[in-house]
Amino acid sequence: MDQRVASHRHTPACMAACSTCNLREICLPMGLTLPELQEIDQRLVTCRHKVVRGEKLFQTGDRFESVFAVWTGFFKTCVASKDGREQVTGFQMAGELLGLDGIGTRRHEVDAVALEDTQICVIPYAELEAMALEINSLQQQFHRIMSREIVRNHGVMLLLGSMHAEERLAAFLLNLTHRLQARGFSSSSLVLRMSREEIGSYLGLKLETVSRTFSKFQADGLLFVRHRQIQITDPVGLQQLIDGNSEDD
Amino acid sequence: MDQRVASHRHTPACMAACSTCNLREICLPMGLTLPELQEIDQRLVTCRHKVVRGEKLFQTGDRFESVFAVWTGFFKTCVASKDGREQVTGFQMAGELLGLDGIGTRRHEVDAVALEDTQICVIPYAELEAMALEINSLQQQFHRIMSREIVRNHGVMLLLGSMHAEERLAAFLLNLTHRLQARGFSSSSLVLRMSREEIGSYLGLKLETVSRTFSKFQADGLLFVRHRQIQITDPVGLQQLIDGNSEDD
DNA sequence: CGTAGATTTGAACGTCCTCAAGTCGAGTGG
DNA sequence: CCACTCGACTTGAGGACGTTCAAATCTACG
Repeated sequence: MDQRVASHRHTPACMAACSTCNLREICLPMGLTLPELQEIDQRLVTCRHKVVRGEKLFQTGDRFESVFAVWTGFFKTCVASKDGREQVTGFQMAGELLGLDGIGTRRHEVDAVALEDTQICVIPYAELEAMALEINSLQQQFHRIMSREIVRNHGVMLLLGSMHAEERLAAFLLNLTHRLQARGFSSSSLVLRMSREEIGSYLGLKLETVSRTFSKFQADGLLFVRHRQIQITDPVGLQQLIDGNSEDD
Repeated sequence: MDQRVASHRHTPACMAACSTCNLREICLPMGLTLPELQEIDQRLVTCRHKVVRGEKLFQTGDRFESVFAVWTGFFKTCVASKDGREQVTGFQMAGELLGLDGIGTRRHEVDAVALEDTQICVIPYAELEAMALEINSLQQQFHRIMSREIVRNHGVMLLLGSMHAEERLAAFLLNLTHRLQARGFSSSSLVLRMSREEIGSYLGLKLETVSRTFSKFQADGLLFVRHRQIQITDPVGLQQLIDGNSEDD
């Protein structure tokens, strides 16, 4: 079927440079020295692409050749089963990697879709492996990123396997705000880049349930919601929803 | 709290050797040459430990120093939330790695519990990183393993997020038989090493639901179940349960 | 042979889903 | 600028699936 190579599918590339990127301390090159960063600029992360809202960066079955770092904007990744059911497996924002799923089989195993106009850095995987052999700390950081992705997935499994709708949505919102906060954004005010349906798919709920739960949170004074604009007024209350309100501790 | 170092917690070690291990083609050293295997025997995978049924190989919060390869027996891994909810995140059998969750934070982020008497190979992580810098194919194989773990987790998320009880249990059973088959066991007859409650925790169901679903599968002629002994008589029927019986295609 | 733990089964309940109608907002063209 | 349309979102009512609670059965193992 579709044999597109992701790195050729999108807008003309422009130069990228980790050494001067404001995300370098939360992205792949975290912890590298300046000379190492400059070597990465030259050999590894050389170009950026734009992916407009709604377009796929890659899709299931595409040949795997690169991983990608989100520079600006928001992505979702999803898997589909044979009978068409779809599950959103994650939302990625600036500084997070996409495409790690393809290393095992040399084919991408998820779809990566831009939720708004985005820019991504292309990291050719062959070169990444080669440089990881040379730069110790690059290898270490790459392993850390893969490991954290595994741990993150465990968290989602806990959420999907043992939490109720309200707990799931609360956990989702707090996770988003924490990641936004780490990038210098407000921890109380956010704009959702994804639809109710996409949130529901990620949380194992129907869009109506997501909508109802937002309304209930607002009625309970935890937040204000107006379409995709969220204002969290009681983050502690949200956290308590997850941890078990009061009783058993 | 508990600062136990997993590799010191268990029975006296005995020698391990990848080069003569019958699992070498499905485990970490897959694809390595004989000289490389022998170097691994000497420097990396030098000892095995026993972990008896019910004991933990490591637990959340333990310092991370090694990853482990299951040599014989079955493990489960689980995460717990603050309020005590527990989620089984996986079941590991011979040739599969445990402990990858700890690389990111240098602390284990799950509990790993032996479901029967087991033997595991200790792979000191510092040495693994060092050897991965030297042996190209070892690094590649390690990345493949991490990537496959991520993809496997996506499959679990699809299962938890969008499947009904019967579909979940069918997918679980087929996954088990496929992995057992790859290790030379029967694909139709298996003995469950985990309780109904552990299956339920993994699948996001209560133990009663798991039990009822087994009974229904038996009533429908898909399998025979007697306690933990399972005889699958209609694997195609189980697969159809997952893929969507017939209708929409 | 007795006890504890695991499993099965039943009945009532609750959460979330399904189906449906209505609201809201952005984009478009008259 | 306003009417129109489309998609996203909200809200309601009824129903389904899985849970909860309870009791009975079975097995393993000391």
